[in-house]
Amino acid sequence: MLSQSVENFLKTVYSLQKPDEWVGTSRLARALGQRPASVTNMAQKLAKSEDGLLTYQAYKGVKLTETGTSVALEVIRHHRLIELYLSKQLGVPWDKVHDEAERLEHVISEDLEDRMAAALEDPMIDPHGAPIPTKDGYVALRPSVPLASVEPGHVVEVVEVNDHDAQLLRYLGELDLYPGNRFSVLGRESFGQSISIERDGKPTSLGEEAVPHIFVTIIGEIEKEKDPA
Amino acid sequence: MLSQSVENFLKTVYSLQKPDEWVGTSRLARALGQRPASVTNMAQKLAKSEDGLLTYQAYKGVKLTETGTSVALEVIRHHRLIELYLSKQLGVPWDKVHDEAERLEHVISEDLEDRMAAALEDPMIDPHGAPIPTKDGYVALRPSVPLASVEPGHVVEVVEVNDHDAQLLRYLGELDLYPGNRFSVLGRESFGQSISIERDGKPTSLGEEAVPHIFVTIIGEIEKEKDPA
DNA sequence: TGCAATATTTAGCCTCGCCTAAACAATTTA
DNA sequence: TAAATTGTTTAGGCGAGGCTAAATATTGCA
Repeated sequence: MLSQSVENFLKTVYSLQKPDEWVGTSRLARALGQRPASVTNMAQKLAKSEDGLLTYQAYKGVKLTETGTSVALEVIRHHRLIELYLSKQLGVPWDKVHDEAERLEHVISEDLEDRMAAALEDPMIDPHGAPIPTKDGYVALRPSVPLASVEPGHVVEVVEVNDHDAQLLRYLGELDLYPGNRFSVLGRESFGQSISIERDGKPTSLGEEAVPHIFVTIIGEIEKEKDPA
Repeated sequence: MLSQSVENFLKTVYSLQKPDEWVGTSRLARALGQRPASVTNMAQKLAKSEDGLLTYQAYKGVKLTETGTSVALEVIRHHRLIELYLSKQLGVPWDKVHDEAERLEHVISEDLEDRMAAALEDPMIDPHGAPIPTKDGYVALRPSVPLASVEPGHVVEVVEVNDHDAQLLRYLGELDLYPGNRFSVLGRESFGQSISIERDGKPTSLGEEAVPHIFVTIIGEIEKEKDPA
C-alpha cells in the first residue's frame, strides 16, 4: 500500500511532467507546498525503492516510470471521478469538489471507484473539463488553446478550467463559464491579459487573474447582426 | 484538526465505555489492534493536551470528557452515515461497507456529511441496525436483548448485528437476517450457544460464532398452526 | 572565462505514532 | 498474607515525512 504522501508525490510529478523531460525539485516543491530538500529526500527514497516508480538524477530531477505513471493516473482517476460524483450526485458546488476529492482520492477502494464510475455511466470529463483517465490509463486529450491566445472576433467554447483556485471557480460560475458553454471574444484590453467577452448577450470583462486558467476551442467567427432598423 | 489516530482512539474509547466507568488500556489496545504501551502513551498525551478530550488515571484507564464524547459521536456519525450511503446509493454489499467507512469517516467534510444525510433523508439507523447519532450528539437507543438470552418459542425481530466481521455478515445475509426481519427461535442445542431457528418457513441452525453478535426484540410467541388434515 | 547568483543536495533535527523490553503496581492464589 | 501471576507503565527505539542551515553544484553574466 502506497502512502498518501507518495501518491500525492507521483500525482504531482505527473501533472508537471512533459514527455521525456525531468521535473525539477523546486517546481515540485512549489506544487506540493513543501521545501525542495523534502522533495529531494522523497525522490531519492522512491528512486532507491524496489517499487520502481520513478528515476532520479541529482540536479536534474525526477521522471516517472511506466509503473509510476499508472499509479499517478489511478490517483488522478480517483480524484476526477470523485469530483464529478460529488458535483452530480450530491450537489457539491464546483468550487468545493477539489478540496474534498484531494482527501477522498487516497482512501476509496477499487470497488467504490467502479461503483461511482458506473453510477455516472463511465464519464470522460470532470466538472472542470479535465479528462478522467480510464482504468487502463488512457487519457482522452481534447484539443484546446489558452484563452489568452484567441484573437478577438471569435466564438469559443470552454474546454477546461484550472480547478485549484476556489475563488476563481466561483467567479467563473457567476459568469456561467462552465466547460461546454460558449462565449464571444470581443477584444483585448491594452495592458495585461484582460479581455472583454460576451455571453448570452451580456458583455463582461474577464480579469487577468482568470484568463490564464481558461482553455477553449474556437467554434467560429462572431456573426455581425444587421441592425433591423 | 485531530489526526486519524486520535479520532480512532476516541471512537474506540466511546464504544467500550459504560457510564462513569474507566476503560482499561488493555481492552483499548485489543480493540485498536495495538500494544498496551502504545495506548498508555496516547492516553497520557491526550490527557495532558489542552484539548481536554479525556482524563487518564494510571492503572485505571481512560474516560472521555464531554468534548471527547462529542468528537467520538461525530466520528461515529460519519461512519454510520457512510455505511448507509454506500449501501443504499451505491449498492455496496453490507459486509464491505464497514471497512470502507473506516477510512472515509476521517476525511469527509461537514458539508459532505450534511449532504449525505439529506440524500438519505436524515436516517436513524445504519445497515447493521446501529443508531446514527444526530449532529447534536443524540443517540437513539432502541431496546434489544442478546439473541442468546431468548427462550425458545418466541418470534423475534433483528435489531442490530455486529458489523466488524465481514464473514459473519455474509453468512447472516444468506439467511436474510437483516435488521427489521423476523424469525422464530425454535430451540437451543445442548452444548454451546448454537440455536435452531425458522425464517420464512425454512428452519436452520445458527452457529455459536454468529449468535453472540445478534441482538433482537421479542415480538411474540410462536403460533402453533393446527394441522388442517 | 571566471565569478556571482541561484538552485540543489547533504546533514542533522523534530514530531507522530507505533514498537519491544524491562520495571513496577495490582491482583490472585496458596 | 506473602508470593506468584498478571496487567500497566516507563524507557528507549524506529520509520515516515516533514523542516532548517550549511555545503556544494549549476547557471548566468560581466
